[in-house]
Amino acid sequence: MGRAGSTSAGAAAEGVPPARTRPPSQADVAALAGVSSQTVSRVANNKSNVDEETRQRVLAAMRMLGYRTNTAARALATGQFRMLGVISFDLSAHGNARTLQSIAAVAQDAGYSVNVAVVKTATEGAVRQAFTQLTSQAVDGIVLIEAQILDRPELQLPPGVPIVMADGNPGQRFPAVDNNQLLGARTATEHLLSLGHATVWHLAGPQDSYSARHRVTAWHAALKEAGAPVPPVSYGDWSAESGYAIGRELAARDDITAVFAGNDHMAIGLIRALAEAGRSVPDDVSVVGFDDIAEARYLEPPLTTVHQDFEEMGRACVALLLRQIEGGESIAGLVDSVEPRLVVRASTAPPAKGRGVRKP
Amino acid sequence: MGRAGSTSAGAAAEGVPPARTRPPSQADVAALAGVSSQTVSRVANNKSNVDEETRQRVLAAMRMLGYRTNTAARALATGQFRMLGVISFDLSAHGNARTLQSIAAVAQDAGYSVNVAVVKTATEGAVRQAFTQLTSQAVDGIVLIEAQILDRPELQLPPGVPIVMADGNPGQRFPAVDNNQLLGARTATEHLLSLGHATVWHLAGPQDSYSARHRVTAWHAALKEAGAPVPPVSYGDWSAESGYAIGRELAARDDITAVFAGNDHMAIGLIRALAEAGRSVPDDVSVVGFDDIAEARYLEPPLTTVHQDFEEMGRACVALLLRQIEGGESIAGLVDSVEPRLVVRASTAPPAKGRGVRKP
DNA sequence: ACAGTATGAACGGACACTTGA
DNA sequence: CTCAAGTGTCCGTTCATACTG
Repeated sequence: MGRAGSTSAGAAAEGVPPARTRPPSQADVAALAGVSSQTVSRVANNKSNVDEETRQRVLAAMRMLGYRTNTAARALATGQFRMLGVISFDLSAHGNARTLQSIAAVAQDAGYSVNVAVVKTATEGAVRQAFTQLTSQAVDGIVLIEAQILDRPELQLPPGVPIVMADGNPGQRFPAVDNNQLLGARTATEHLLSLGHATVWHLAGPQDSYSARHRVTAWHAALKEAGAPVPPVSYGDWSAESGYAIGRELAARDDITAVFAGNDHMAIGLIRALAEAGRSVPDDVSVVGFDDIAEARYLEPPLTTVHQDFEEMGRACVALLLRQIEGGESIAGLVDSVEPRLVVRASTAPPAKGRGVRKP
Repeated sequence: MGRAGSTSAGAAAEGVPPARTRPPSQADVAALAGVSSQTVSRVANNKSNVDEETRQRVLAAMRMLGYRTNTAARALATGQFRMLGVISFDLSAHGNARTLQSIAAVAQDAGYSVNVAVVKTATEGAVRQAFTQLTSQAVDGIVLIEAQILDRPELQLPPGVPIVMADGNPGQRFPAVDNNQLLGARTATEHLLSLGHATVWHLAGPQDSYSARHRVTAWHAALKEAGAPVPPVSYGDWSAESGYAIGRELAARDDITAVFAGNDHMAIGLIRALAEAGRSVPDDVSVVGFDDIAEARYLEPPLTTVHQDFEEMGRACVALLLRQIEGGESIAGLVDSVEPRLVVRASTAPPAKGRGVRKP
């Protein structure tokens, strides 16, 4: 028996109904089935070399006792945890939640469970702490979602743990899955230009976000290539609230006819601000969002936006992680790309005549 | 050395750059610091009985080696995992994601990490499987978010694992945290009635959802008490898409002046359908949502809705779980309530004159 | 020789004791 | 007798090896 036995003995003797009794072990199953615990282990791991009749007897014993393999003991023995860690900043951000959902689903199918660490403040210390929490030998690999802060090369992460960055700057140090922000933002910008707008303003996400920066870059490049003037960038924080605040400023200028918002939430706030200022979308101002949240097509007006495939993003992240964990591959710097696509709805239109028209 | 050493020896000898070397153990730290592993254990767990000078030496050695305690070994020895499991159906649902976020944050502060299992299909088997995955002795307790399917009493869950239901029917078997759906839905309905609407229609969430059913019940009761006629209920699936589909049907009737939607997403779809049918919100039809998503106040029109405190929900769930895990309390049947509140914005108004006016 | 089963030593850490000053 | 530090054992599984019919 040992410690556990004697510790619980007192309580158990009292006859407390939900007595926290020690869960059944392989040894218990073995005793009941009349075999060695080694045989039980083989059955639990679907190994060969077990007589079918014996296997059935063991399985029956397992069922009877409600045996579940102790993952801590297995992890200790094998050095593998069959668990993936996910570090994310904000799960109320639509994309992050969807990506996590997908990661969890795919990981489950591969026989891994998922440990989430939410980093509240985007400080280096907080991220490192999340890392420590996760890597206390408890996960086989880690996905970092939108981990802007990690761009800083001086941040040292514990070595030896496979990592994949979802929409983060991999540098040469990590593999990453990128939503091809560049293409998405370029397409959005070009869509607006092709409608005849003289230029396109940009309501960007926070400056420390990798995604936001990429979108700014692509927007800028598209404008340059088209020979359109480049207006100043406004930085929000992905929230509808920030979109609204900045929208009020933009609405005050009547030379703006097209805005590319960094995500759909900010676009919602922006459109609200424009509406309150008496400027109609898309008649006076065209707006493009990014993400294609499920509600986008039901908004007023239905939002033209860049669709992102979060399911594929999650799948790709897990795949890259497993290549490192199970395949033992070293794939630092490899970037897998998920393609976005523009979904044109009703928030974009040619500029009102006489205003902001672009010279051919 | 043993197994691990000899196993990795082959690879390490090849000089592979990121050679998977065995992580440092207490023994390694002990050797470097010139103490016994027991002393290292004491330092790692902030026990007393360690000389300050010795402690510093051990801490220095830990830093040098990058030592992190092996949670599997600790769990095996203590029988505790310091990990909470969360089972959820759909993380793209705003409320679920927010609740998970809060649970993760609070759990982290309490020194627990969070293991998420996403159940794709709401079948009993899927839930049981998620349970098995989580309870393979790997979590100390489980939070079930919106676990409608578990209402079925015949579903046997593994005993011995503390459980808390978030917005699920606890029956007498589990403790639960409830968002006080009843009060929220009643307030929403009464708000519409008090504006003078003859009655209030209801666009409900899926029938197998505990939250949805509660909201229906309260809406029904509020109508009855006010002596208002009870229109048939329409059931959606929480999505804007379903709100739109049902909204088209509702928009076809011109005797409807007020609708209470089961959540904000469905409200968005509903409003869109009404708009397409040429019916204005709130001039022709008033709409109330539920959740108060961050975008609600920026929608067109700004949405009157029932605010839910998901942060508090997460906090309460973790608190209840820890009472069972650490306090050893048996609190089956206990229900903790989180209070919602109505936020009146611009999607509700008195009915247009001559239509649907309610007799005083 | 072969199929199937038993044996004992790790894995890394925690705790009840024990020993040393 | 107090306080610091060490010893030995066990947690439940896996794996290499030895054993048996």
